[in-house]
Amino acid sequence: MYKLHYLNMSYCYDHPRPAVATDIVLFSIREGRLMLLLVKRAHEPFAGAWALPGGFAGIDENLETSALRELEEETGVTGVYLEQLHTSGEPDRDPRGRVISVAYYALTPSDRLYIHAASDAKAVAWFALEDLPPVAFDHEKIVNMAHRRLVAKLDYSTIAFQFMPEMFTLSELQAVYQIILGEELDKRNFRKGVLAMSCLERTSERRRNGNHRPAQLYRLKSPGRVEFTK
Amino acid sequence: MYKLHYLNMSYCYDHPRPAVATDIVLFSIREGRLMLLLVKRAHEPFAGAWALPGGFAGIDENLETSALRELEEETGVTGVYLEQLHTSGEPDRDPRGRVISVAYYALTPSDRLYIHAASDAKAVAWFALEDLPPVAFDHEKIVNMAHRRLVAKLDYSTIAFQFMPEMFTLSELQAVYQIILGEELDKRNFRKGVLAMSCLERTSERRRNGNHRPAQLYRLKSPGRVEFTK
DNA sequence: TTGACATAGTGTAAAAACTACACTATCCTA
DNA sequence: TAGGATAGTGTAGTTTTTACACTATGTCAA
Repeated sequence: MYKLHYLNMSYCYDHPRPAVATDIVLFSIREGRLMLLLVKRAHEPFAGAWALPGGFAGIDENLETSALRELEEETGVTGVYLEQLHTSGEPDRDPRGRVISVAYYALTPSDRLYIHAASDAKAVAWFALEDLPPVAFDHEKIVNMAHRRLVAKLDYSTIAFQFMPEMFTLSELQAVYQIILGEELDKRNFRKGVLAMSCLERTSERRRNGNHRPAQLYRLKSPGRVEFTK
Repeated sequence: MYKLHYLNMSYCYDHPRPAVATDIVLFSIREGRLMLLLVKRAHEPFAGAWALPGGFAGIDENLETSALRELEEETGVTGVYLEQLHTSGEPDRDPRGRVISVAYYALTPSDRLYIHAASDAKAVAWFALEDLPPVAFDHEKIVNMAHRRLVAKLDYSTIAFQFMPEMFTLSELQAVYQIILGEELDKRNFRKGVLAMSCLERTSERRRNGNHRPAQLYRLKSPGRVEFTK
């Protein structure tokens, strides 16, 4: 009983319960590469190792809310597009004991990021997907799953638009597709395709940068909304 | 302290923890319809109501294992194709308190079912998807999600083959597709399509039933394996 | 001011995929 | 052995996808 009070183990159940956590794979396009955000773990286990942002879900907290909260607390990032990915429950995936992790993946335009290292993370950094450091727990598996899902959704949804700032050119959009797919796309076919989805609208503005003709700027008709295209 | 011992509340933590459960949407094709298996709840909450088979995950139990175990315990069904669907964590989805449910969906051929009502379910029954009774918790949402996923996967994977017995005719396979999609398919185009996937192999046997020409029997080259076709 | 440069922006023809469609084959039964 | 019932098969038209190259329009520097 002493130990119980000492450690404040005051939440008791008639069956053992796993802890429930969320992890977030936040993708963005930076420096012409698909990158994701990792935090350096401040505490054991895996102290000092890079890991996905995330943490334990509050008892009255929606899982999605928990994921967004952890992301903001650890990295300062808000306003991302979020989608549930997979729940990992291997009994030995966390050395502290049974932890069920509900993984989410998130997308954000690179212009909306104001990262700061917060209380329970020593550092936050972006890593290119193809150049990740060793990561804690089973986070590599989760990252791979998130990447596969992203590539798959590129094909039948407008998910890639979530990487774009409010206004963007078709060339910029094409570059994003090319980076994610890792292959060149035909300019005319690409434009035909995305305009046929009819979820873009031309703005009256143009982007001038470099010694060449400025490009028409487009915006999403429904920002934040990801539509199916097949 | 008295209460604690009386109820055997001997698993104590320094933060409150949700309970973690699995739910399974088991589909099969029966009587020419897409059906799913429900169990009648023996206990509160929702005692007497129909619900998805499922239950709390053991503390050292893989989530998938837990889903399969619950399915077998409650319905006697084994050997199904299982895939994770979605994790529901709305704080108020279960009146008993916070319960996180990891939902799976499963497919099985109708010839492999030996159902029995087991310890913690008063009854087990198949219901046509389009004629479900009211179901407990948020199970209707889960069922709808499972159905959407099934229909979507029909289009880019060989998932429907998991409804088939070891050997089957192309007409039988076509009937399964038609039932799930709710529309007629062209016989010649259908055959062209599935044979082009090249995951079927002709057996030397034929099925004779009815006063007509017997049909060639096929089998899966890799039973249990679901492949992507796009 | 003007010419070189760099990216924006545009259409068409060939190939491939998909769709619609109807008759012959083979076995069973009476 | 004839009628009934499902099995099994090919082709032409349509749509979708792919491959491909030049003109337009701005900036910048001479």
